Amino acid sequence: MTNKKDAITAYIENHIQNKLYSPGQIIPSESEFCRLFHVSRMTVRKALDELVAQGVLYKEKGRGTFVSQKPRYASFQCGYGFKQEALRRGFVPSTKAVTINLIKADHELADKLKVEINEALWEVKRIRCINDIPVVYVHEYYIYHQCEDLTITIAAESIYDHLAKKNISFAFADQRLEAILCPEEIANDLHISDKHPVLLMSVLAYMKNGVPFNYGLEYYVSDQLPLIQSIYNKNNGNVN
Amino acid sequence: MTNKKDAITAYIENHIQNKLYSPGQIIPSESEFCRLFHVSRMTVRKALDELVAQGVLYKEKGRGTFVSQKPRYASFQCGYGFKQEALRRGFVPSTKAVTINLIKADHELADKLKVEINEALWEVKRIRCINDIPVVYVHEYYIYHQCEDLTITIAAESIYDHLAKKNISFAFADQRLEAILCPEEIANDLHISDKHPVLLMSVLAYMKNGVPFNYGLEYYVSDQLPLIQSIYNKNNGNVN
DNA sequence: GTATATCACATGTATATACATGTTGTAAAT
DNA sequence: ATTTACAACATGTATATACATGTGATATAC
Repeated sequence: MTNKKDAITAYIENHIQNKLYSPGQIIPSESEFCRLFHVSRMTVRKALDELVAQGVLYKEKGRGTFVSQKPRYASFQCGYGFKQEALRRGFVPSTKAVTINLIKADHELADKLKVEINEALWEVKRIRCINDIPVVYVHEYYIYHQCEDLTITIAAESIYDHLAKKNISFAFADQRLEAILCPEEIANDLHISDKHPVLLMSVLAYMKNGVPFNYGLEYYVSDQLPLIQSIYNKNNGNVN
Repeated sequence: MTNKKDAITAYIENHIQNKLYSPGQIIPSESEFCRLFHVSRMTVRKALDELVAQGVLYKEKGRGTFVSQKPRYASFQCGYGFKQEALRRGFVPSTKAVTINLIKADHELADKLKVEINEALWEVKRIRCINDIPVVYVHEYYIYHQCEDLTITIAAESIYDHLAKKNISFAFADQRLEAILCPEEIANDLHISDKHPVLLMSVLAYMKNGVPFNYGLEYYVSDQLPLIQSIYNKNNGNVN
């Protein structure tokens, strides 16, 4: 059995999905949900707050709680691992031309991953495909002692899934975005010309304790796979 | 006087800033904060949850609450309006070559902004500079009836600030990212060649009720101003 | 010495309650 | 007819309490 709070969020999300609650429509008040689920108001509020934080609902003090009119794109949003994200969107992900190498951290890598210089790292190069079309060239690094049993087979599937079994998982990440002309040696692998612009995303991924575990350079053929992101305002539309 | 909750978040943030709490360090337990501030535990938890959601703190069940080791970049993060964001980062923002035009919504714009075809829109073109170097060419649209008094002077400052006075403000946005070669007519204005790759960000900004109010195409000279974003995992590093 | 049980303490979830504050429609006063 | 006051109801903030669950150190049993 799951949480009472999660039962309420699931109920509301289902109602929205099944169009029983429509965008812009007011939903039952907090007290009504209390009666509906036989729970206290604080539990209802926790459930609602979660959906407000996701942008699914919004509240107006003194009036009520409403369904947002935000349209949902069926496109790609990075950050949660390539494979999971592709599957979630209904695409077929695959990985080609995997190489893994043991290297020693140079100054830059040691600085990014917060390890000692010369510490052992996995250097992984992968070409990620969507429906067999190469869309991303990934050149990334993992800390060896966190993942000593890495193999090409694992790298061809999902390193994030593998690390999750060791309790190493992505909590947040910093992304740096640039547009560049595709480097020659990468252009070949992506089946594009080296005059082609690509989106270079440098990602530094952290565990929830803030310790980095993965640094990577991702070259997106963005006309094949436009990146779509949603951002939320912390102070949700409040003016001083 | 402010909230009790906000007093606690401010206290913790100050302690981190003044290095009284260091990254990785455990902070006082929830009960200790109760005694410290003479508040209930739920109030403390609300304050902590807010900082956890921001990635400032992280919790471990049964152990305690800790300061994240996340390094803070002093770079640019889009989404909250160009001017505010630049000022927050300590840059000097300015705007050049502003044009504003009244136009009628074509099919595409009407679809994006969820208005009728032929509805009046402001078309705004701006060149945004950081320290007098052109970094972004912005080509965007606002709904006329939401901002009838728009002027070039306002557009040269901050349209977002102006709209905030009318209670129109950014709550969330969808961003689409692509790398392209800079279109010729824009390259001149940005002082770059038309063979230069630029980062094209298409932004659709919504009010908190989910109604769109601003659609824009932003051409970033990303080697002048790399975009940096932070993303958080919703299920914060929990494995099933 | 090495397991095992237990206890203190941490966060997680949930309840019941109170009052503050913003919104809206209705009824009374002008 | 218009304004004003108020009541009903919405969300916002805060308290006090209870029990569940995970962690780690200590004391006990073997």
